[in-house]
Amino acid sequence: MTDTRRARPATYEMVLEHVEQRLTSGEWRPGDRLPPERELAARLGASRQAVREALRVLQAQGVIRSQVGTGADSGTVVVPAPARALGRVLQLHLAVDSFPVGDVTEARVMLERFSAEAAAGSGRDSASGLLQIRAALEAMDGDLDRAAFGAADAAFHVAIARATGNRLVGELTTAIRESVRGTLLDAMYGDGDWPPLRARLQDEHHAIWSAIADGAGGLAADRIEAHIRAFHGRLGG
Amino acid sequence: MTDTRRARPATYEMVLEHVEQRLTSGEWRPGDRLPPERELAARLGASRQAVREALRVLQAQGVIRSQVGTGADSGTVVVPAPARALGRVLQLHLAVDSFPVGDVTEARVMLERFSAEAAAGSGRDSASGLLQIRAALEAMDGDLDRAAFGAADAAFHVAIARATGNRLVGELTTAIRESVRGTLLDAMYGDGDWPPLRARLQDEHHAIWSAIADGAGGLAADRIEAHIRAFHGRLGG
DNA sequence: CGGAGGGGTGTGGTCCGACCAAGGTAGCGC
DNA sequence: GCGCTACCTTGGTCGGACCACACCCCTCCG
Repeated sequence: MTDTRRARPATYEMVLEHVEQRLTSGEWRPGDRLPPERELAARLGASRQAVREALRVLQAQGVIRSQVGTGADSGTVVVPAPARALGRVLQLHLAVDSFPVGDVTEARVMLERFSAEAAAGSGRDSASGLLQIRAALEAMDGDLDRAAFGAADAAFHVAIARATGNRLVGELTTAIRESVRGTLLDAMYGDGDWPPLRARLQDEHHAIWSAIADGAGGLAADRIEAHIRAFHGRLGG
Repeated sequence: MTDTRRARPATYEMVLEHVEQRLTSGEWRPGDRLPPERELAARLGASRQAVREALRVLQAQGVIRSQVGTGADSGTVVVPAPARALGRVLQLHLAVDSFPVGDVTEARVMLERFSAEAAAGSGRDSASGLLQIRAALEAMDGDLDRAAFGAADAAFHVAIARATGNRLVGELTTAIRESVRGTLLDAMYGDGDWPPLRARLQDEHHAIWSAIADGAGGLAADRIEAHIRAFHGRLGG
């Protein structure tokens, strides 16, 4: 009895730690396959259930993806998907009153002001980023219904965030937007005449785009802030 | 065989959805106790293992906390802890190259500029917030060792974020800071003479504080940005 | 010789039943 | 009346089994 049971740190946590260690050390990289659950369990001296709980946690954190079968994509694979994971966490805590909706509005303003300014200042460094913003903008024109417009709207804002070249900010923007979808956006699309509202939103988006395209960072930031506040304002205040 | 197996959506996901529904609807609020695993399993017609996996996910998302026993705090309780959960997700994805360290620096700058500006502008609205910043600042003086100083340093920055009154921003700040602890901060504390570096950091912190206390939002933001960049700069280049 | 069918195999998904450990409680005996 | 001991509840863990699915390979028939 050398040790083995002194302040025992939960078996599944041991597994988790082991896997995270492999991920952090770079031994297992995105695209790699983890060992089968059974093998991992045997190797670590844990039950399969403990392994499964650990893997489930990593899955919830958007680091791995599991799939049955024998093929190339089968098994448990390292597949980073931060935005989904972050979005779910934020959404849950929003539901559970960890913070109010108004905080989310402010956070969005902060993030998207930053993004707009950075995108406007990026110049030729990220021509492709600017092109994607424009593509998203054009996809939003026409007489889309609320659902389709909502998706295109999200794509537009995310494209701006991505154009900053800062992936973390892009993920955070996506996540925060995801967290309030359904709570806010869907509700907001629900009242009033649709075509006029859509037209107004389209105008705002075009105005934001032109400021970014002109390299007018401050103006773009101000416009996107006004856009967001108007959007959230109908409900919160 | 009316249905039961048509595009079957994973048992544990069904449990997850059920619990999230209760959380979102407000039926289960922070502080409440969830039913025992066995009862939940029976009620949902799922196995205990499936229930456990779902609860494990929620635990990883920082929404619940489990504990054995019969007492008041025992069982599975709704206990929101967003920062820890967010921090772990970010940390993992940083390790797995979802985004580079430089992105984290930029995100920190964005968040903390926002926080500093907001804290400076808050005025008497949040006198207690300002007091807490000051308390954190004073706790940082003296000849602390690297570890103690690191903790106090974190407390100072988090206090500023909290003073904004925006809990979400506070959580995000804590999370981002948490994600780079160990990777960056510890490494950075490791080289060079300690007392001089500490003195310089103390000076910077005092300068930030005085700007906030004076209500000079822009100045505070600039100072905290310089502070962060200097801090991260030693490693990233 | 070639293609279609079928069985074998590997993988995650699920369930059952059991036991352990920790913490509280109630009841029993001194 | 007090202390101690059984017992109960609850999460934690384990082993074994079976299912569903996807792929692989081998065989058999045209």
